[in-house]
Amino acid sequence: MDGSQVVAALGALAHETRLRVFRMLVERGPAGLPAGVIAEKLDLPPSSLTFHLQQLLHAGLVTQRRLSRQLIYATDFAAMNAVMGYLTENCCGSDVVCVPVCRPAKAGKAAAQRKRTA
Amino acid sequence: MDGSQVVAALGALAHETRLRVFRMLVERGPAGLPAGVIAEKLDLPPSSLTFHLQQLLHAGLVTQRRLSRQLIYATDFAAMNAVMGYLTENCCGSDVVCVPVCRPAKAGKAAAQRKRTA
DNA sequence: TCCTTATTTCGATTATTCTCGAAATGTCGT
DNA sequence: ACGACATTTCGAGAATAATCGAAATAAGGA
Repeated sequence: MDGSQVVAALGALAHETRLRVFRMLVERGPAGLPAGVIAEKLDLPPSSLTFHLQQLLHAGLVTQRRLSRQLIYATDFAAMNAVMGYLTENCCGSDVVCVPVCRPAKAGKAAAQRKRTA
Repeated sequence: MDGSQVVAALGALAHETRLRVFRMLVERGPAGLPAGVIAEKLDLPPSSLTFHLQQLLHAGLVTQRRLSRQLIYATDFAAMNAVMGYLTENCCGSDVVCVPVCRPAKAGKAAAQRKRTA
């Protein structure tokens, strides 16, 4: 991940509305949420929400998939990890204690389950 | 640290030039760098650099101190830690492995030294 | 096919950010 | 006090981003 990708990602998160959207999607995990639900919860005009979702999409922070009539948006945890990694490496001094790993709660539990079971 | 402070910090870092400036300051640690040196290294018109430094300053990511005729800018590691903490907590899912701690290399070495000596 | 729902694209407007030369400010040495 | 240096403030123009209604597209059901 290079500097300009990070700039794009940070720019996407550097907006009150988009940060709210992103946090909401993080909370939901891989299941994500349809655009309409997000618009309703945040009380946004549909076209405004689309504008912001495109920013997040172009920055690579969220994914989009169609489920019949709805378009589902979800956090791209790998991308967020890459951003965190860059910031930790380049913007946090050279004496960082450890690197955080971002992943949804359920995936975590599943992973723990797998480990325990194995 | 609340959402709008984070938005301000991310906005400050979400610019090619400012990210470069900030990385340069992180590298330098608490000693920081005078504006003139930064301007020269990045080949920027002085007034443009000032504009960007103000953004970083207002976002609370850097500190400013005067050393005779020069104004020295330095990373505020505590502020950067707060931003990383927010992102880890709110934008990384609820199954984060650990939280990174940002601090300059020399402070780290000094801390290690202190520990070893103690 | 036609209607309804979900969402996006278009387009026009307003607001914000960026850039950088010229002038002002603060500080030191003489 | 004056001149030189480091940096900021001012101001105006150019570029980019945000807002959102209205029209267009996509998908499912009658």
